[in-house]
Amino acid sequence: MSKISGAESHIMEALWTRGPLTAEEIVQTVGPAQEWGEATVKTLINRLLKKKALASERAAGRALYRPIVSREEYVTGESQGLLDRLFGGQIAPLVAHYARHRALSPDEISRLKDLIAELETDDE
Amino acid sequence: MSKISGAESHIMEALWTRGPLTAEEIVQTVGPAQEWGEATVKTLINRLLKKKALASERAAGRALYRPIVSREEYVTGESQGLLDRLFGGQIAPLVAHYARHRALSPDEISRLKDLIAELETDDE
DNA sequence: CCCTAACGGTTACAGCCGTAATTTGACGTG
DNA sequence: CACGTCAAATTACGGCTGTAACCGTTAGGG
Repeated sequence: MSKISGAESHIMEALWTRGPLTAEEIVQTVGPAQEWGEATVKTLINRLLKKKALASERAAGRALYRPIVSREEYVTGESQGLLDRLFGGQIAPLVAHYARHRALSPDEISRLKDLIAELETDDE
Repeated sequence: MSKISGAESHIMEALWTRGPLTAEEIVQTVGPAQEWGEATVKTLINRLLKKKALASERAAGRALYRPIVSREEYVTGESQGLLDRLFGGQIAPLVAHYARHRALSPDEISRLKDLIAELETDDE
């Protein structure tokens, strides 16, 4: 349960978005984008198996890999860590920082506003 | 210019918040919190020197360490990567995710709202 | 001035990460 | 049934990270 590393996360993304895949399919999907050889992808799959982030089941002679860790869990872990470490666990400072460094499009702003409004009514 | 690691970041935080410090002061500040011995802190300081994240100047016989990398730069690097990797570079999904997993206090919500309002008027 | 204690820098070492080659094991074919 | 083939797992290896001991140099007390 160590922690999914940067390289490993690309394998997970493939499985999260495309569902259970064979090794071959994973290689096809993520290999070219990352410029990884087949061997590298295999290694990452096995590391993820060892970390219990994936399970392999054997179907029609081939191994099929499926995520055990959900993307939701992963995203939560990553972003919570960052929030806590850098912004005192509060989201407003993060948004402020983001706004200072990347222009928020009017569209993004309005989506944020809607979201906030929703949270407000939800909450009381 | 490699990249400031997790352990190293605690040293940086001490310097960012307290200003230039001697090794002794860094040890006092961050050692107990992280349960690190003096030697460990020394190592981290030297790694940061090698990475050009810190500079040391010699004042009154003692070495004073000061950050070269600003906290702003560091925070930007860290959070930009996460936003891009996990939320397609957009902040609204992050806020939504956060809201789903940690209750936003009414106070946080109102701070967000104020922030958004400010961004809106700024923008046009 | 010299000696020693403290300080700062160097070395150490195991585990993880990125990248990959090599070996093992199962499966079909002659 | 032996053999080759192809996929899966094991091994490799250099660099970084976390954790720390050790050593050379410098500064202050005698």
